[in-house]
Amino acid sequence: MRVSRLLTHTMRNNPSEADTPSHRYMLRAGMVMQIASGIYTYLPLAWRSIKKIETIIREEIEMAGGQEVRMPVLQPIELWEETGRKQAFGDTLFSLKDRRGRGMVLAPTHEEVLSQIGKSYVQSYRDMPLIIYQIQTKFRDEPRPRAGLIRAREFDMKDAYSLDVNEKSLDQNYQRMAIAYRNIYRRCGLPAIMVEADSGAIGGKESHEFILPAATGEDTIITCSSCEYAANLEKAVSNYPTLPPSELLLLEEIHTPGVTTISGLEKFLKVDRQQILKSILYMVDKGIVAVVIRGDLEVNDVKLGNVLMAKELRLADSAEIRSAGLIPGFVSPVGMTAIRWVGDNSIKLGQNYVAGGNKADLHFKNINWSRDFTVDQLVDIAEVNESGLCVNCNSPLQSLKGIEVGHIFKLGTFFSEKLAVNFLDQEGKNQPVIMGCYGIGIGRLLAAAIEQNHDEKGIVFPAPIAPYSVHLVGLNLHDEDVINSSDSLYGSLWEDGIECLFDDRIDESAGVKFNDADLMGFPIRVIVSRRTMANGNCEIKFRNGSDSNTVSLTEATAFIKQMLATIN
RNA sequence: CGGGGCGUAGCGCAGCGGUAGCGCGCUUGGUUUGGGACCAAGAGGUCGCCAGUUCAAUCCUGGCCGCCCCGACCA
Repeated sequence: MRVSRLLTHTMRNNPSEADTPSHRYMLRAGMVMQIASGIYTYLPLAWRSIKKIETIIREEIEMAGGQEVRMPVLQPIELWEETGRKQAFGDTLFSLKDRRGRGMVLAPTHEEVLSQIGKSYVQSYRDMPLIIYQIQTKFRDEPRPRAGLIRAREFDMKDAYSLDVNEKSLDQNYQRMAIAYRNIYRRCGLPAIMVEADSGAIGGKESHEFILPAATGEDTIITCSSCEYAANLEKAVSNYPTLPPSELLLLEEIHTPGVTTISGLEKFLKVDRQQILKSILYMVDKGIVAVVIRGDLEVNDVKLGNVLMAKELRLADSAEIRSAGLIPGFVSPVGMTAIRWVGDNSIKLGQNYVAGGNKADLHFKNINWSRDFTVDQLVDIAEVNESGLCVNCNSPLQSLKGIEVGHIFKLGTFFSEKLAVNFLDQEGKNQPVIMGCYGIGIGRLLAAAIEQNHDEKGIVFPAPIAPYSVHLVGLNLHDEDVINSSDSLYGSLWEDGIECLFDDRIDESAGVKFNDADLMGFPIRVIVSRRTMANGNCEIKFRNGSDSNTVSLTEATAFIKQMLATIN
């Protein structure tokens, strides 16, 4: 393609609606165009990248045994009522009516229809294992679309589903997909990290996310500095540095006028926050639940919600706390058996704690687990932080922001039981199919790649997913010789299968062309100008390198091929 | 849905009672051409929508719609 013919042109100003790097650069480079919140047109440059990502995905999923299908986006709502997911998705589900008034949805994912396929075509244990996949547009009326393609309402996803006769076979398919995922990210040039993940509402067992580290990421993950342990913050567990045990001292009351916070207590009593027990009140599905945790730790709401099997969970306000007979700022489990208490494991890791006195302006000193209080449930609900130690090898943990670019999931029989997707086993008994599902957001993967690979001038594309491999810049194009030479180099690159964008604009200054090339960020830049032409040469450099090579025009194509071989 | 911000030319912004301006981009002509050139002449706007106040509304008031950011959700 020639820049003079390329649809759209670059923007010099940052569009005000974008403040995430990938969103900004994709708009400025003319890759995408917004139509409504979370809804985008892919322009030619983005679409070329998308197609490359899709090709890599198809190759790897096929290698793992996947078979491609194409399921409808438009689906009858009854299917979603049967599985209860109409409720589960709630307002996120785009729904509409057909001319006869029949309820329809624009599918946010495809387990229901996939199950219909399973129902019709899987009858015997001999029909499995299976991996079925598609690349299809999904619709989710997100509460808040954000950051361009990172979180859109209409987006393309590769979704795969495994069907197996038993857990062991599911494990094998799951493993195959995990390997395929690792290959996909590696081939896209993206170092995604596989982490243990929360399995969410659909009571699945095992689940992993693939996270691409990026400052603007929505997710936080915890990784071990020395072993393979890695988990989403919502799932992560850790050990804590052990405190030296001390003798249990006698419980004391202390007058603490107006001291209602952990930091306040630290200063007032000159104790470390590890010596304090923190009590927090939650409203859980309209009932109050009290939580107690060591003062240096925070409660992770997702972990707490999972323990309580809660649908809705939020902090209680001070009126709700008072109406439960508690005084905000002075709450503790000591003598407070009337309400439900959930304790974090950390409360057993020390002795002689400071805790609320359950009266205004009063705290207790030397509180000890079991002697002075108990809880209804003692569980792990602490949010892991960098002071934690790895549960596998006791090494320090690190926390890291990233973008979720893939999620794999053991579904079990959630759908097969609801939709009666059964098969006959070897004994002739009817069994529900064991399912798994595996997703990659394609547009998000592109955005995440840019999020991770850019500088102050623009995108720095990983070679395998760049719209073009080579950005050929012609300068001094009033000169017939330069036109002819750059034009023939352009032709010979394509003849050798090297995808090239040719900046053939005659009236644009060199600076404009260089800046546009930096913005679009293809891996290799080639310059042909009157100056290089004097010796029959061109200049070749990497987008992200400063060294420029002077190469004769006749050898340029071979030279570029070699360069590409080093980065693809 | 809660909190915050913003809707004026393709993009970025100014104007704030008297019907609109700047920079970039765009068009034409000319001079330029190795890191966002210059001169000249142009094109381009129901000032988000609907009511109200006023002799007069882009500007004031109210409502609605849209977009962005922070929180609960996810590929």
